[in-house]
Amino acid sequence: MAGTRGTYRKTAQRREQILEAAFAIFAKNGYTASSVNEIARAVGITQTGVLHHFAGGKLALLTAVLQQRDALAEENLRGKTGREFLAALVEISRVQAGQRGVVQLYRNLSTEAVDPEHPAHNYFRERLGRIIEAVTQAFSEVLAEDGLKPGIEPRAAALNTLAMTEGLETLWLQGLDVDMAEGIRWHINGFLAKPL
Amino acid sequence: MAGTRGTYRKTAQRREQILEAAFAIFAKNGYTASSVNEIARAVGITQTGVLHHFAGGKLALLTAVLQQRDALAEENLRGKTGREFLAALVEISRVQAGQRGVVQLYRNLSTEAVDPEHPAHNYFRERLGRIIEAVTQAFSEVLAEDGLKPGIEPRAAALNTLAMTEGLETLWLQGLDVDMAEGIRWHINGFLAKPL
DNA sequence: GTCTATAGTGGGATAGAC
DNA sequence: GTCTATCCCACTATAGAC
Repeated sequence: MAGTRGTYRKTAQRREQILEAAFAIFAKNGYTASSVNEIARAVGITQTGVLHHFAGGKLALLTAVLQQRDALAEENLRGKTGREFLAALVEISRVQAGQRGVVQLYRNLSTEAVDPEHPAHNYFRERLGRIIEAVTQAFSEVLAEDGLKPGIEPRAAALNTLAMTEGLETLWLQGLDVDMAEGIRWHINGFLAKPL
Repeated sequence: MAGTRGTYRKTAQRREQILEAAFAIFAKNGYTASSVNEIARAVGITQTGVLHHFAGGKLALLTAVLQQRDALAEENLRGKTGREFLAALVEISRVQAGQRGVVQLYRNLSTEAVDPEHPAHNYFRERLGRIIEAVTQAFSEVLAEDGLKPGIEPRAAALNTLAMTEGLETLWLQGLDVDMAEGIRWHINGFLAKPL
């Protein structure tokens, strides 16, 4: 098997280390204000050492970090529908409360990426689109089972829920003592006939 | 009177121009990723020309921009209490929907400023504290008139309202077609015995 | 008041030695 | 695989001419 011993193994490990460090640094300062050198020092090698492992330069590092994290996150939602999906959203928030770095990474990058020139602009556009789709579908499924309060429209409920999620994250990141998961659960329950 | 003619007048005008440009550039790219040179070019002078007017360097520019904007914003809320204050919040959102730059400036800067090392960290900490205080007080005043739905706690309502405000701004900035003002009004009405 | 010139720092990237 | 050396660029800031 490749990547399990000798030279291959060492490379794979280094890439892991670098990704971890890159994640931490990007999370702290965003993409633009972070330097490859900073990441390199965190790993204990030089700038050129890092670039050796990521041929595409700094941008390749960013892409790799994002892909790795997203694969992890979407895993938790796969296969879930309706109320189960909504409950999973609450759980994701609960987990995130223990991972300030992850939240900060996405906040920093998605903020920078509002600029259409930003290398990750399309990535975040598409990501948000997918999320809205998925949450809307979940509310639709609940609606189909008569599980929504009267007059609630799935897409509106989805946008509302996402807004509340983003907003609670913002306040929490700024040091306020808010319970993100409970806040979201409470908010979702405002749309459901029977609370989660 | 000082600042009305001759050399003084020219200086004052230049400072205005520079502040305007600085605001636009900071709004687009945040503080760190913006350069004095970029601002200078927007005004049509050189980098050193700008620094001549703002002795404290780039940081003095940032401070000046923030102070100017905040004075303007807090003006709209002065003297208002209770339901009138909450209604003013909705109105501010309505105005902001026409000023993408302002919203983006605060989003960019407050995101960067989560880092305790950031020059504007304390500024944003204190600003958020003041806002929470003010909104909580407004809900308290409504409570005192029996204007809240049963079981609603003023501070919780305030935090919730702010979260929704931030969240709607986030989605709106990312290009989604959401009506921030109506969203906030709808949300506040969820707490009030009699809707706004 | 604004300029040119320049110092000093730090960024990303490449070539080539070991 | 990782290094040193080097290139080129952009940034902030200062000194001093006009």
